[in-house]
Amino acid sequence: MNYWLIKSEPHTYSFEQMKTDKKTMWEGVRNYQARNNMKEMKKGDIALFYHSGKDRQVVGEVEIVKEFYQDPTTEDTNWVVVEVKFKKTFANPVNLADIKGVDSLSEMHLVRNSRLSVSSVRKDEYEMIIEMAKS
DNA sequence: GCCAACGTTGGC
DNA sequence: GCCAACGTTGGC
Repeated sequence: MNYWLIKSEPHTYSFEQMKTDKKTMWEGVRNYQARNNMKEMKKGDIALFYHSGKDRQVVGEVEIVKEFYQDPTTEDTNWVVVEVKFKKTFANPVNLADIKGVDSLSEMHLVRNSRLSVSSVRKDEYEMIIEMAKS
């Protein structure tokens, strides 16, 4: 089981919308590194859902329910999508500023490369975020 | 609104 | 194959 972090600008696709939709096709990724991460995703993996832009916080979790396939919104065979399902809204969203304040999270891709829209998360990092989301 | 970081494009 | 120019993303 692996852990991931996917980003969305709330104005484009918010976590509230994700909750309403219950399940969605994660489309529009046009970056090779992010694409490669999507190809690594397995059914049952968990992804943290992060709001970029004004929000800048991890707001909840989704589960990968369908592994990658050709992005149906483009003819370009370089790009793929996965399908994710709403899992949980955090009682306490975890701010980027708080994440940056935690030593053990300093190596997160989110911190190191803020522009990567789909990144992997280590198990210990994931567990730390979950702890921070509880209180 | 600004700018740093990163990726992509195209001229040489 | 290198690198300058440009566009985009996202934090501040």
